[in-house]
Amino acid sequence: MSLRIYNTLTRQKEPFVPVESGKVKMYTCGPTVYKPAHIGHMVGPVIFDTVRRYLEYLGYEVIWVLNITDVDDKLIARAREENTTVRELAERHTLDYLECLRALQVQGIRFMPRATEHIPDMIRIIEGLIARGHAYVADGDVYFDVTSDPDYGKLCHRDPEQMAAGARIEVSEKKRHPGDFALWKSAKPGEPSWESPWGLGRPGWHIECSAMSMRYLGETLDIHGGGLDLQFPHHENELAQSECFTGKPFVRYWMHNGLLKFGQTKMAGSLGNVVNVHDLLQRYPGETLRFFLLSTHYRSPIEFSEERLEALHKSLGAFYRFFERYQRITGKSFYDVSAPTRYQELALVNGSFAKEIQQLRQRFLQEMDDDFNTQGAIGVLFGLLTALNRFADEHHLEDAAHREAAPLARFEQAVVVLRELTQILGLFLSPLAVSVSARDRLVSDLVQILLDVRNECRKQKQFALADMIRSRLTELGIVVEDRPGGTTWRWQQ
RNA sequence: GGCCCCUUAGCCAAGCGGCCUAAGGCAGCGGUUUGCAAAACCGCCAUUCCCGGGUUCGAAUCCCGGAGGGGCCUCCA
Repeated sequence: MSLRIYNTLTRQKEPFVPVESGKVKMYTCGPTVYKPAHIGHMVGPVIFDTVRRYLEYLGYEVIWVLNITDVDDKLIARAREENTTVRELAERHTLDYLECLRALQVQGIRFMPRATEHIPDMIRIIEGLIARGHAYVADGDVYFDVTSDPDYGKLCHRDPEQMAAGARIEVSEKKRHPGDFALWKSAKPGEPSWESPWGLGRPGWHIECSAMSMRYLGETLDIHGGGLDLQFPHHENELAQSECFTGKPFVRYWMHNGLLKFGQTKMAGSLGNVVNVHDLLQRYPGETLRFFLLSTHYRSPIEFSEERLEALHKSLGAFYRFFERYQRITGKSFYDVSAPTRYQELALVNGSFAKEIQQLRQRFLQEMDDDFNTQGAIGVLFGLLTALNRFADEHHLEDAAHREAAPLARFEQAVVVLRELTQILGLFLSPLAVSVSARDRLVSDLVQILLDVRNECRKQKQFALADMIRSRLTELGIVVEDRPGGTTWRWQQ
């Protein structure tokens, strides 16, 4: 196996080799916490969480840093509107963000630094940049001098001179070159501010990522991730100031995820076409949302639509039904199946079934190796599901009286592979939250009574009556299923 | 104006020069199973990859041109 990652810097897939063998330093840009998280904010976290899971599966130790921007123009404006402090506003939305991450099974973020907690680090870098002639002070502001960096523009293929021709860059009297960007902004009255060698002020946007990545991960990162919209100017600027400061390569692999679209255009707070994660979680399990975000290659744009979510939610049902089947067969919960979390050679009992499972696993890993092709991997998962169901059918595994021990053992081994692979994608980690309120319990008791009556009818060949009970239940969204081992029911998806 | 990217069946979506007479899912249609269903399983569902040229023994995949769509150049995941 050999992992290849598409690197924005070189625009091609490259074999993945971290700086330090066995260790991966990964930094991703988190949100500016001035509004509740929308579904577009979840794309990066879900993808990089999956990247992290796969890297760990391959045996790496992954140190993942995701920052929180808790001071900027939007936060200041918003806090004023809501008549609260920047700090309170940021805190509230950080909590919201974290809740959403949890719902989508995004785990393993080692450090989550906040910009306001790293002002001294930023000041140190700015001072260094001034000393090295890459930045200049202008009336309490400090700007990065893009003309001082011959490499400036290498990430996005931009030439400062050409950009100067573009009329959309903010014109400022203080800047020497239109492409120069603020490292430090002098404070206006009433704004949050910090002491600095250039007077009271606050940091520019890009400097925080340079400072925090350096603080937690050192001068060279293995992976730097973020949305495509951050490529320019944010990452370009981050790259320039970091390399000018350290004189070392800043990032080995730049990864950019595609943007979430709403209709034809991207979903963005500034466009007002956002769908909050919180609202969405009222209607769909976090698992469905995660599955949705993994159902397209991470570099492609993905269009949000309820129809799509609905279709995916349905397709996920095949897995849940299988887990129930597994439970019927073995008496055990799929969620308790333990599988290797690290790659190792698979030793299955010989036979065509074992061989098929082996091949499917191989294909899954190949898809993941190919720049994290999650959609390709999901396709394989469906194939695995079919193989498992077919095997259970052929060997009558649900019929306890007639099944044999050997096939059952082979089946269980294969289920371990399903567990191994699905956990790499962060799927099916825990049972879907089911309400266990007293009312729900009453519903299930009542349904059970009706099913008992219906089965009595069936015994007496009163099929019309039996069918009536079933169809009336179906109308209520309760699906009745007769099986060799007895009758079961579930909620229609 | 500059810099990127996308276009595959009714819909979503893999594919990265030969295993493609193109994965997988949703929808649809047959069949096995079932008292009838549901579920599961089996099978069908793009001779074709936006259009036109070219390179190559060979292209959905590479190059050129055209049409349509998107992102960035201002805050944005």
